[in-house]
Amino acid sequence: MADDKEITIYDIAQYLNISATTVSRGLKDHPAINKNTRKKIFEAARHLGYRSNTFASSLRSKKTFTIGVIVPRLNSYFMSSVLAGMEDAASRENYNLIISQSLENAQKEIANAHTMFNKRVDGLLASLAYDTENIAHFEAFFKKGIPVVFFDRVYPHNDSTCIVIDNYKAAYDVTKHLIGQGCRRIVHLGGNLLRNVYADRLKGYKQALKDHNIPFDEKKLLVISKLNEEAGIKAAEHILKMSSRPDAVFAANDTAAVYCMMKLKEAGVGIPADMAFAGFNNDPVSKIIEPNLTTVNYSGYDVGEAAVSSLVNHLNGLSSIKTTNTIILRSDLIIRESSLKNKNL
Amino acid sequence: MADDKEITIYDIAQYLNISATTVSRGLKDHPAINKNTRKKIFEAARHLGYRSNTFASSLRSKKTFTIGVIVPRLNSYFMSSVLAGMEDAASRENYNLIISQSLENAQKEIANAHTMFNKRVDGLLASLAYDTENIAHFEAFFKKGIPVVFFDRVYPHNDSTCIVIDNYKAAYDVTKHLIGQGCRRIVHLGGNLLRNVYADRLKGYKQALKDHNIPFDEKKLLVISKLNEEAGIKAAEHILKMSSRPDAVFAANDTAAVYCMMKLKEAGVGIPADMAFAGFNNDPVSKIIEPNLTTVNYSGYDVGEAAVSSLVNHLNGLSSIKTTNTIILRSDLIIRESSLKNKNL
DNA sequence: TTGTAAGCGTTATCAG
DNA sequence: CTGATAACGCTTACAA
Repeated sequence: MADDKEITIYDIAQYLNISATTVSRGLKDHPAINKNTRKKIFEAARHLGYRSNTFASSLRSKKTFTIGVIVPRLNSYFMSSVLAGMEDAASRENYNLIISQSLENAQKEIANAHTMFNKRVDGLLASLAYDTENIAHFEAFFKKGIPVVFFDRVYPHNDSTCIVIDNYKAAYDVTKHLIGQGCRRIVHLGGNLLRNVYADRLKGYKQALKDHNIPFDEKKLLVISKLNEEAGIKAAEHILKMSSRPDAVFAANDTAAVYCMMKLKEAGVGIPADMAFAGFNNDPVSKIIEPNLTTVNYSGYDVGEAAVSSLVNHLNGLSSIKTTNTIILRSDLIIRESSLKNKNL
Repeated sequence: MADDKEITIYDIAQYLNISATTVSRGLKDHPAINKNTRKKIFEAARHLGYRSNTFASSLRSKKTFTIGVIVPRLNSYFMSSVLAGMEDAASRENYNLIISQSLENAQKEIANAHTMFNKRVDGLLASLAYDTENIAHFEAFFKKGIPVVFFDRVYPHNDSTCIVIDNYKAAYDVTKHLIGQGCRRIVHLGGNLLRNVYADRLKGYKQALKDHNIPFDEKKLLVISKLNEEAGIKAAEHILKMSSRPDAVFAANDTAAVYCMMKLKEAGVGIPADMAFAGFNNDPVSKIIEPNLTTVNYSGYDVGEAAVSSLVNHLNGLSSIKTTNTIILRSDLIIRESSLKNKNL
């Protein structure tokens, strides 16, 4: 514990016989500073082993260079890609990330929002928990003019930007594709309709049915769940018990799709011959399961990057949070064998 | 931007006609404070909409309640489980996490370490990049007595704790299991031997061969790579070209194992009949691929939790970083079909 | 281009 | 149990 005393800008100032103000300016490339003194300051700083004190700086400048992130869960492929994109973009802009997870629980999300507020993050990025009903817990941010960007699981709000994909269209396309393969009884495994992603996917599914004159059989063909491993398996059991079996399953995520598929295969259901399958997210498992899973690809990395860029732009005053309300990123239908009844599409 | 002025402890003090000192104490459960005044202070704080200023506090107290985390990549199932465990444990202890990734690049890791140092984290958790050669970039932490805990990809050092599993033993057990299934020519897909995890797994593999009087054919049966999707496919191509084919593959991670397996299956290799397979990590894909992949399970969540607990203990002075040098967590061999040549094990 | 001086909101010290 | 006062290290008017 050789706790040699911390070096401050005053030590540098004294060492060079200049004022602390000049040192402070020199250290952060202030325009009105002599190139030579600037150089000297940096040399002295290195020589003396100076490190800046972000607290003193934040205290004075009221800026923290920290972005808060609230996600439902850290351990999914999609979310970790999002975080990777965020971290990349943030570090390019010299921001740090404080990350917390709500564990899909609205109460914990509220607590996290409070912590972030107290930590005085410069801005907040949030993707909502499974059962969050409203966004009153972000009100404090809006009031203070702290920008909030929602991504993926968003909540439209006048004072914040949303980063999403066109879930409606993506789901429409999936369903249309299945119909094109001759499917007529398509089960939809959906998530909580409070969340835009699941509500929009359901809407897309319904609209595609409608446009092809297929009735929407809510009672039998719609299964709402948490879309995890267990839910996928349960859905399969449900399907196996149905009096007249469906000819396709469209799940709102790949995890549910994959586990449902495994269970059905075990029970001897032929895929795609007896039942076509499609998922959502292009998770790594979708390329591993056999037959490979038809799914919707969209880049978590891009979502994360876009969220940070958008936030940082607001922070730099480059764009008002009021003008940019929604950013829609690209997504693609990836057709794989699990849905190809008709080999020559 | 209704930037109503921030409330400080002075405002509370004035409001209650007491001193700011007392307010400060009241707010943090100082023992020598009247229960009643304490209650009043909390009420006033809520009433006035006070939020503590962590910067002022950190500036004065020299404690930040922030833990820095440096990981190779955020987007792997294992690492996101680790982070989930860390976040849970940290939030229980009122610490926040600042997370950064090295992208498997030593230079970026060095930069990350500097940032963390400048951000004055109370402690650091690190898992090393693929090609990090030494840990000179953590020297500043050691010198200042800032605790550093390495996890998974560690670097033994007197002043820091390591959280690991027994990679040697786990790999030994995998190899022994394959040998028990009758395999004699076992390819090992390994990683950079600079990293303990890969070096130890290789050692375990070699020792198991030795103990069963099987020669170690380094030239033909050892493939070192980055163990990603591409590497798995390349390894398969390599294997297909071999004059005398191996009868098993033991990969140091599941990703490489799975993609290698897929490619070999495509080429008509029967698994496990022609070639048995084993991986490492128990990634979700290992349960999806057919046949299911034999692998080594260990909990990323537990690793993350242990790392934070250990760090926080040091910070609280409950244990010296010198005494606890290494914590070894549990791991298990999970035998699945990919290695069962011999159905009755 | 540089310097002076005040203050950001807390906590440590010393005193009662 | 409570209070006065002085830091903590930096930035920012204002001045020169």
